Amino acid sequence: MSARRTRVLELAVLGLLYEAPLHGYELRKRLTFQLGAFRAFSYGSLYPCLKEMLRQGHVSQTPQAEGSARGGRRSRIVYRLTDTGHEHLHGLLTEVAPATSDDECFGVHFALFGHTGPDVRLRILHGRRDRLHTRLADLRARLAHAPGPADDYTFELYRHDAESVEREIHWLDGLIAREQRDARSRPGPAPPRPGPPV
Amino acid sequence: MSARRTRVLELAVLGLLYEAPLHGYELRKRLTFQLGAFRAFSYGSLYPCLKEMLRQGHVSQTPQAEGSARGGRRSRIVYRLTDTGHEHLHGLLTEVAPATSDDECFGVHFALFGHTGPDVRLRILHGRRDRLHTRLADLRARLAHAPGPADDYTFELYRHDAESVEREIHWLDGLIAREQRDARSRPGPAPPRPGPPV
DNA sequence: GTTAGCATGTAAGGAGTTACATGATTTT
DNA sequence: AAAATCATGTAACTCCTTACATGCTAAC
Repeated sequence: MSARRTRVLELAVLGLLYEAPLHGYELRKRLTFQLGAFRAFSYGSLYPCLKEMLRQGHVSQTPQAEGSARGGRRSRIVYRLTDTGHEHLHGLLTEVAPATSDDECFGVHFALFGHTGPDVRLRILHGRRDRLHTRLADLRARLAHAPGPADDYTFELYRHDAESVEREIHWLDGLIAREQRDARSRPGPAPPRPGPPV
Repeated sequence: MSARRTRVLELAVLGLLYEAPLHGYELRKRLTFQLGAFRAFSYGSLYPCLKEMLRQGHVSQTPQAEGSARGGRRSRIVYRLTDTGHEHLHGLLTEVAPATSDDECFGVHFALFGHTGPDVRLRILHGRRDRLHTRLADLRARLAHAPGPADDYTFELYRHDAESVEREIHWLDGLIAREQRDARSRPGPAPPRPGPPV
């Protein structure tokens, strides 16, 4: 029961590097504008993270971009995923999945769905939906206590929250149905997708 | 420009103690189940927070509940807001307001709207709406780039996100309109509400 | 008499931020 | 030559969590 640590940043970096080798500055831009629907990370966390991942052998660094695409500028350090890192990413994507329904992690996981199999996707979607159901029940219980005149704002907040949760559940229902349909039309165990164009 | 620190917990505790004196255990329950739409704080952060607030004179502690309501159990330590603490809360509620449109803080601020004047409420609501507008523009810009076949999930996430943001903006528009109507029907400078039943 | 719930705390650590320091290159 | 942008990094700090330690009372 050793509380699995989340490390959203690590997951996001692994996911982006899976698609293409990148240097730190570019990585940060993509974190902000691609996974940026969720949050922006600072260099103060990104660079130490890369350093640690390097130490663990999940990424390798090569100074400067290779031959072509000569940009000039300060010498970049390009990071790329190693085989170990690839395995690690796959592990995070599958093992951690069920616990990963909290707002932040769900977004990142979802954005990386293209790298996973349908089974993993369904696990994550179900996990998220279950949590939202719990949350909705909780909100409704609170809404059941009619608000005092001074509690108007709290009440209104719960109401809006409950509505949002309902809508997200509905959205998830649709996604789950689609995944199941896809899984049926392409039966058998889900093959891990082949690597991206490197 | 000294980056105002947020300290959600402090604000939430001040807000709850404004309504009634409470001991730590009860405070935590209310944090979870009353402001709990947002997050649950652990004792490991709550008690040190109370200690610090005590040191700063924002709260005072009295051992055991007064005379009545003898519960037995372990001796409780009841905290209540001091005058300084009251001023501090008022300061946080007004000064910090504009910067406080990030998801977590907005919820807590909103839940404490009952303690503020209409001017503060409008500032916070407007701040929140402005941020959401920015975010929506950002999301739409990304949606404008038609997704590659592999980016389906990212695209779908943006789409759902944009819809949620739109709905919240609409919600805020309604609230803002209501506040303005209220302000007109009761003109003049907003009087700070009288204290709660102590 | 042991488990469950109430109640208060501390120590260590995790995941990130801000502010700072540095330096190259391109644009104005 | 100044300013903006690209690029990498470190030190100190923040706010919170987990895991632990303690003890009291009520219920089984």
